[in-house]
Amino acid sequence: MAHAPDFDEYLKTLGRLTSHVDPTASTPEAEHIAAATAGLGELMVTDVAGLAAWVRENPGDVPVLGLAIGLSQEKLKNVLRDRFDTSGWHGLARQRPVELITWLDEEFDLVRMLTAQMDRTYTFADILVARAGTRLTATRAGASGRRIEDHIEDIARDLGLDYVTRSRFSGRNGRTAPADLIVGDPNAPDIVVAAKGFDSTGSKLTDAVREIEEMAEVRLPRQLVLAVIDGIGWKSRQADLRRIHQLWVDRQIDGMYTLVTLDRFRADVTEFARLRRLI
DNA sequence: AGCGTTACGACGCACTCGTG
DNA sequence: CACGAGTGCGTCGTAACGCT
Repeated sequence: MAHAPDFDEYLKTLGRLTSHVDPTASTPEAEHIAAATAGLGELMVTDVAGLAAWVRENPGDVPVLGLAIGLSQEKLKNVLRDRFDTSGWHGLARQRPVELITWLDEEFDLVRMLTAQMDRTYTFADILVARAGTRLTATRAGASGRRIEDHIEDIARDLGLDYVTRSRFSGRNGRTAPADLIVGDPNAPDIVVAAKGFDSTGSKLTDAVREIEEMAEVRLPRQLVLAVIDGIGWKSRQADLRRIHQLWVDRQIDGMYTLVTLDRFRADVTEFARLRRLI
């Protein structure tokens, strides 16, 4: 076995793994979108009935309608699962096309968005703005994540509890784990809370579960561990959600709440805090 | 004070695999 | 084999922190 090289030497040998993609190059996906858009342009009338007939014939083009109303493929899947209990747009477009289009129109103003945008003339700036679109979503992502944290922080402040947010706490054998809200001294806290809200999916949801499992492992029996979990992203990641729920069933954690059941969270925290004479 | 770096939180998408 | 569910890696922004 070779001797471990100096860290900086190792650093120097790191190389780039991905190749640059020419944004003007054509791709199969681009061809598909272009063909679907052309098909839309040939529709005699753009209304709910016309679009329903169109998606029934072109079920694979539903994501193009999604793009027109500002839904990425991922967001489209998530709202469909939330509304229709499935993320499969092929089946929906073929079996319930009128229902699908009617809902997209009511919820996202599909017909108006489509007619307004199809007739527009676009500039170079419009193209660059569209390419930068993912930045906007990252901003919104941060905001939605903060929403749950803010709610539980409000409750802690309202109850007059001593707390810190987004930090680590100590439990068994001096081990530490992360938590979004820690009541009391982080070195020996009374209550720790995890807040995980996702409207989209991704391995980050698995990371969130790992984090809560870590909290459950590190906790002392006398410490109250609660989790506030919400967002439609979990509907597409049910295996992960189930793992958290199982921790609750097994009493590894003491409570699990969504935003609509936060009044119970408040009641549970209040009761525990009184018992410990924290308030 | 201003600037750059790091840690963290969330979204986006492609790929795999099971199933009818 | 087409479709849908599940899973892992990549992209992006903000806040906190440390250095000059």
